[in-house]
Amino acid sequence: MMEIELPKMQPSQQDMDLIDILWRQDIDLGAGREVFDFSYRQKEVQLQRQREQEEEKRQQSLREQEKALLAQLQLDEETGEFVPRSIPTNNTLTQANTAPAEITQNVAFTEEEGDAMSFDECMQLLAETFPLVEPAESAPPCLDVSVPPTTDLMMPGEIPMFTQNPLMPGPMDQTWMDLQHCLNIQETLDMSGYVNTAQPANVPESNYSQYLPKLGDVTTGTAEVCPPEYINTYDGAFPNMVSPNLNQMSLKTPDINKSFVADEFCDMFYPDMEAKVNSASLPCEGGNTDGQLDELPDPLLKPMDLHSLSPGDFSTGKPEDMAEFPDSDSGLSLDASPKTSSPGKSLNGDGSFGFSDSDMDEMESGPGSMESDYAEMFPLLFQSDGPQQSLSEKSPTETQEMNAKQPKMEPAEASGYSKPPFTKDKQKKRSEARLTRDEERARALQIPFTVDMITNLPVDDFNEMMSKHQLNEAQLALVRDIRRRGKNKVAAQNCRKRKMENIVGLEYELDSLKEEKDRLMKEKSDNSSSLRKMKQQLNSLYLEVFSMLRDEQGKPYSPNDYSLQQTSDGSVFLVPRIKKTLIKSN
DNA sequence: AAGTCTTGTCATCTC
DNA sequence: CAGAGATGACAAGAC
Repeated sequence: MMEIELPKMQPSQQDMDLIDILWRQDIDLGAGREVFDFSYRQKEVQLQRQREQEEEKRQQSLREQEKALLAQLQLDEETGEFVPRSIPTNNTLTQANTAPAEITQNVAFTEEEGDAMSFDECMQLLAETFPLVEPAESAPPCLDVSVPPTTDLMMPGEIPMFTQNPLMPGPMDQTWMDLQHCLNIQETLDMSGYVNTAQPANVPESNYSQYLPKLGDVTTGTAEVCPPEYINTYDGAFPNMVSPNLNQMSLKTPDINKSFVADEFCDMFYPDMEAKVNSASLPCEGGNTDGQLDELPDPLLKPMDLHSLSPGDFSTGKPEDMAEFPDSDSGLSLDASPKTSSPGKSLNGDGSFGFSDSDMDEMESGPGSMESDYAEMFPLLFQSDGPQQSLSEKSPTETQEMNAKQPKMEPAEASGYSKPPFTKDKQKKRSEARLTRDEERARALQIPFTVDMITNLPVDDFNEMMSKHQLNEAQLALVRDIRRRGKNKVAAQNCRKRKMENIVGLEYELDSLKEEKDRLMKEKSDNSSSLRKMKQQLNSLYLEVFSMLRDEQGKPYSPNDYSLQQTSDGSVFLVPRIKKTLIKSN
């Protein structure tokens, strides 16, 4: 019998220390103290223990039911399914377990009985198994309701089976719901940036949440009744269903065809598509929402932050950092070479070097230590007692002020200012290279801001930040260049995105217009046939009316001699054709 | 090795 | 008119 080892649920002091360390890291991401509070965690742990005990009781009773069930079932060696025993003599548990094939099927089960797993281990196993669901495993096992559980209740692959197994009702569903509930809570924390790494029991759940977070609204309705395999399937299937094209179509249509009825066509011809798009909660308006998908906050994985410059790092720049300087896009300017300039001689007496970015490009290609190069080129910056005292070497109060300000600024970036770049690996690599280049420049000039801040702060905040620090000409020029490049980079990305959306939108509009043309042609054809039919009806009606007319002798009028004509006031006259022609000739 | 794609950057235009 | 964003063109790097 499986005994849950409750003491394992109690994190050791070492664990809790680790958790506190993690919390201190996460607090910078904006997580509230209560989320990681020790007593709060203890309460949660106790609650979880109670839940575990209840679950354990349920599982014991379920396991007994399983045994009884297994005693009544027999493994079909061809299909691998369990079928009700047809031979009454085998209807005992011991006989069932002695069948060879069934022994192999029940290895896990019998082993579980001897080797008790703690809930922690089960959760670990659960988390390790689910993200790596094999295709065979991902096939919905619960469809085969004839297969009873052959392994322990907590074996992850079997959980979905229980949820729909009519033989295992109620309690197991509740267990699954509890599990889902826990996962949803964890997911909520993850999505909001409050990653609770403090709870050891949540470690596997965090693994879980790695593939659950994107489900969002799509799964809120299904998560409670659908096992993770299905959720995972949806998760993978949805991007296909909502293709970038569809996304972009829906984004662009209003822009491209404001006066036309492309939206109506969309409704008319692609109602399903729109439903799908809408169901994915995609932004339905162009421009402003363009970046939303790309700008989903990901406070934990922000590449820019990884390279954020800390003012405290300026003085700790190492030569090896320069050695891996990746960029060498310009030649070495001998005039600006530090080798030719006296270390103690300022390039410009007033400290206004006036180096723009292009100058920096020339300078940075020097073979030696970049920082030493800069130190020689901008000697004043590196003289602690010089008039251009570097910011990192300013008065202690100022340094403290800067250090105190830095942590405040960065969460602000994470909350909105920062626009994370593209996340593809190679793109990130390239971005990192570029970032490093600008970072190195900023570091060389001891600019007291991060590249992130320089690039992403709003104008007002940027100006305010700049006004709070005395920067020399070189620093100002570099900051301006970094900001210009960063802004332009984002602008170029947006521009290309818009261009692609325009192309996709035009293609979609072309398709819509083709379909509209087909529809109008068909309508024209229908109208022509309808008109033809009405003319025929009118003609027969005319002849019918004409045939009913009689002269004074009771003879019918000849259609050749007379015709019926209607005036503008609606009166109908019988007009002799000859007279009519005479009138016309007159 | 050549071709293509992606991305960053600059110059210029537009608002 | 200054400044920010948009965009065409080009270069560099990856594949």
